[in-house]
Amino acid sequence: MKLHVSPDTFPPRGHEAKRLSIVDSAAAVFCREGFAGANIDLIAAEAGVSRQTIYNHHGDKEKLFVAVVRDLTERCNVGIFATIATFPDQPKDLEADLIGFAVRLNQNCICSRDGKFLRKLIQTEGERYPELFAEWREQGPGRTWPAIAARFARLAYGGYLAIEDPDVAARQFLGLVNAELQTTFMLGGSPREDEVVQSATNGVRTFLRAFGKRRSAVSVEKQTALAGA
Amino acid sequence: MKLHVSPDTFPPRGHEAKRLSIVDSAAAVFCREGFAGANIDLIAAEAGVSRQTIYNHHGDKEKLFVAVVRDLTERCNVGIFATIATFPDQPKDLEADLIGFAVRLNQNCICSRDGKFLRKLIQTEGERYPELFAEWREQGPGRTWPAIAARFARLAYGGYLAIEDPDVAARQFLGLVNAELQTTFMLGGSPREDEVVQSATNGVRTFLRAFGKRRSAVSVEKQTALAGA
DNA sequence: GACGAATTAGACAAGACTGTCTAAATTTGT
DNA sequence: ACAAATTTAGACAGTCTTGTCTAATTCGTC
Repeated sequence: MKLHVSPDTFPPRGHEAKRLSIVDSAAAVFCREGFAGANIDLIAAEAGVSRQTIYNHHGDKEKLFVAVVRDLTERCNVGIFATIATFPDQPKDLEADLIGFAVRLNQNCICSRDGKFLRKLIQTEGERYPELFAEWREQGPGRTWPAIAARFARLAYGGYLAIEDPDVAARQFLGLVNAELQTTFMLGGSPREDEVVQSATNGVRTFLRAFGKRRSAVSVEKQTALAGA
Repeated sequence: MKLHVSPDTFPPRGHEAKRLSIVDSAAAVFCREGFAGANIDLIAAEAGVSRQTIYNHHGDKEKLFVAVVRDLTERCNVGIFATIATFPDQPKDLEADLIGFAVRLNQNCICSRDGKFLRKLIQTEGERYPELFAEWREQGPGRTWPAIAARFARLAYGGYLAIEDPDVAARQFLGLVNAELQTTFMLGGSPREDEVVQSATNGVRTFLRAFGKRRSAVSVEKQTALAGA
């Protein structure tokens, strides 16, 4: 708004810090108590600010909620794309590398604080804010799934996997890798590290039993024929 | 309470019907609005009873909530075990039969009204009522998973599948079969029938690529045609 | 038709929460 | 150190909700 001197940070420095603190606390309280049960006074107390400051920053409860979801979606996307960047394009040990990727995806994106919060808000309030979560769907899954599928397609093109539909394979990969964590996710808990590794290991092994190439060298000509289909 | 004449139905006939109606409406409202946001007057209106009747039947809001979860858990269990009873123990066409089972499981248990409600209540309130949902965990997954795993074990013993750990295989089966429905589930929506069938078909095909026996199974030609592509 | 139990509508007190307002205190940039 | 902007604590009105109470009404059964 005010931009007479410093083009870097128009508002005072503590301002943005407080905004962050508010959104963080709000995310936690909205998740714990639900939108209706969330108490602005409690959010203020957890954020270490006064209630009035929350109203100064965000207007009202509903706008605060929207800000929380937007923030979480963006932060999660950053995490997911950072993790996708570690996808093993030229694996030395396909099984081990895919397990590693699956574990990173779980730990950094799905079981992270932001990931858990976003997931729960989607589950609990998704039906009440159709347009907001339609936006999430575009920005989130709409962008990340194609990115993951593209990596699997590349792996297939490189002769490491025999998959027909990379989109299906990508979703099945995640389904397998999280197969043993569903109950924990449902109750909102965080699985222990060894559970994540266990589930990922079992999932990747099954995935490779279905899509892995026996001990093939790179038979690119057959691959290209498949990739086009 | 009063049992002077008829040993069959002590309270009048309409009594139990109202109780049912209350629990049904309460389930819907608790799901839509969350526990804190659920309004007793609204539940009463949807159930077509007066607010006082709800208090007569259930005491207070929290007891009503517990009654809802117990009822839903029990009803869902009945549905799940009925569906498990249709598991193909001696399949003519393994792929088609497993797809059929997966679709039934989805339609009758996971996407049913009760299934959706119970899942959402677990997701939204699971952390607030640890002991209640610990009970659910025992009565629900604790009983149904072993039953499903036992069926897969039998299929393996019969020579139809090559699986090492039936528990892992059972969970992976469901993970695969629902792989393409996750986003819809997350937002609380119901997938269309054709989406369920599509996801089940893709899931079962991958499952059989991993665990199916090449030779001994009946529909080998269909397998190889599809899998070999 | 009559009796007893269940149900209903509505009023009600007590408490909780949102969002606004004000005046004082604190922080920030210069 | 000064001036502007921000933050704070607290009071406040208005609204909503739960759970209770009462008196009238309806329902099921004999």
